[in-house]
Amino acid sequence: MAEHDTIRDKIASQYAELSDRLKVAADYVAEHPLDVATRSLRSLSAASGVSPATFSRLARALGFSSYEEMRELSRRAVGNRALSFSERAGLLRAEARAGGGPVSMLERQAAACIRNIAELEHNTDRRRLTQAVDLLHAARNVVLFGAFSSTGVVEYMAYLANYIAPNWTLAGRMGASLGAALADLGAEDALLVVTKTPYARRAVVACEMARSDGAQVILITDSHACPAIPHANVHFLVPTESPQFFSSYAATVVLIETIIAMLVARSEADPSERIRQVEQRNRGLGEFWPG
Amino acid sequence: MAEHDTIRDKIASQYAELSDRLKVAADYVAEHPLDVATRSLRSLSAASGVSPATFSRLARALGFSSYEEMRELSRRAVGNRALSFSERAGLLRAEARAGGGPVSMLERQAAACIRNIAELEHNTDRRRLTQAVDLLHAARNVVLFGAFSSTGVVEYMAYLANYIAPNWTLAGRMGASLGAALADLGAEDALLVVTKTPYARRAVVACEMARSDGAQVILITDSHACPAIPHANVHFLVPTESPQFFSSYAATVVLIETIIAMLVARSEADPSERIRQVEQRNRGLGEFWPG
DNA sequence: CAACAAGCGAAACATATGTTTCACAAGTTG
DNA sequence: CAACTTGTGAAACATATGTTTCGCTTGTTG
Repeated sequence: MAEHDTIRDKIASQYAELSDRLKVAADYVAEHPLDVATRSLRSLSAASGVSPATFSRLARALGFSSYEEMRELSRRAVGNRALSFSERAGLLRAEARAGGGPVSMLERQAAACIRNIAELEHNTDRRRLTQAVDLLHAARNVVLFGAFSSTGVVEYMAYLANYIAPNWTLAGRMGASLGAALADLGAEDALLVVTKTPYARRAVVACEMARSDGAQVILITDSHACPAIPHANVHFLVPTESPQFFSSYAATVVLIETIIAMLVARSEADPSERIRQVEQRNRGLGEFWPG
Repeated sequence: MAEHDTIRDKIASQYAELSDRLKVAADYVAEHPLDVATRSLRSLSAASGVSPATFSRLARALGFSSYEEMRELSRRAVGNRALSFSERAGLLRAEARAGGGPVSMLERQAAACIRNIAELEHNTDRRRLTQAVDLLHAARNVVLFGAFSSTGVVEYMAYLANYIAPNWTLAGRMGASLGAALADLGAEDALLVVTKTPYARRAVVACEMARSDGAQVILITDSHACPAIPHANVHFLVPTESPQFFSSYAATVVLIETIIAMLVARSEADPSERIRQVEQRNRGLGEFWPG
């Protein structure tokens, strides 16, 4: 970690060492690189409520020899961004032409994911989304299930849901019986399944069983060929295109986050209260780093 | 053309009226808006070979009441360009149009995630990415850890990794001892931690312990304020902006997928063989729906 | 050629800027 | 409690900045 190319990096690497006031100043610098590059120190001071001296000291604390040197780095930060339109396109082409190879993996993956998300946004039927949220909102109990690669995102969804609804359960967790969770499902309940190619047998069967028990089934999958679709009340097809051997879950995460967000908006109870409570308790247990 | 929004417009509309010397100055201003916004008048003078007085006069000649006013317009020019790379995603416009109209939650969330991914792509240092992949590739054992909201994505990463490397372990799984996993860490091993605000104490401590045992620590987090950064060999700051109460993991997923993809590219063994084997076995166990 | 106007840079000017000093407050140590 | 350390903002400081003045040059007009 000898090299630091951006102010943010420099700030990040020294942040822990800074005093309280310097941290406030550092936060401001990190969040307003354009203003740092552009306005005077005293303007920043006025805008941020931190004294000029503190900014001056911050520069030293970060290892710069003067405030001007820190500003120079900020200049570069906004300068790079300013390049992005025309010049960056040129650079990209040059880079691609250079050896066919070295267009960075990150670039490829990011581009693919952005396309997927844009496609998701474009293709998803809003009424169906509303319908799914209605079902989840009305359900007595909601059971979540995902296997193999989908385990992680479903767990993420369950985590988010716990902040707003106590009646959500993650099924098939740590080898626990999926059957047990399904057995309790009735007409007033909902099952939400995420499954991608190749489709887990258990995911398909879970949908089938839940549906035959009269429960509401919501399915998130990657293709119209998914065998669980016939058993779902509502299903979503999420683009998963990726340059890699595995398919990308980025768009799926977006969909999941959107569903949770819509649930929050729907629920009459203020979620921030429950969030506060949960976090308060975690804090009390010493689970969180004191910030 | 009563209104002129950009310096270029303003210059274009007055250019014919300008004297020779003022034209030179105007040319320079038009071609270097970033420098105008960023450097001092005298620096410009030195760089362009035009006297300070001329720039000052130019501002008046263009209808500004002072040089500072002209600079303000330049500021805005580079500020807009800084935004424009996310505009390439296109969705921003939809969001902007939303002067209060019913823009769907999906639209908002998708736009935010695309911005985050674009920012990640732009801000991430490629060398650092390579460095992280090198560490993971060279490690004898790799331990993954994530708590609370990060549990899911880390699990996802572990799942992907199992296709290409048998020496990756998910720590703290199902209540199993995190300490046990850390105890085995030595200088030849690596720990990869994902943690977001509020930071799990265990995540921070895990980094600290691993580092003091000489292990390589790779950290994925959301802010320079993360207390684990000082204990990491390599860290990544992932944008998590979101219109919701919770932060988005979409960009984090992209980063994780990219790291895995780079590992695949690095490994000499053909991953498809192992993938085929794993899937074959799962198929044999009847885990997959026959497709 | 003289008279004049226009444009320019050097330098003088008032002012804003970044830095440093200083005194004070809060916390720690002996 | 005293001595000391640390962190802070107000203010003093030297300096850099943008503007204006002034004299010079160049080109035009009568």
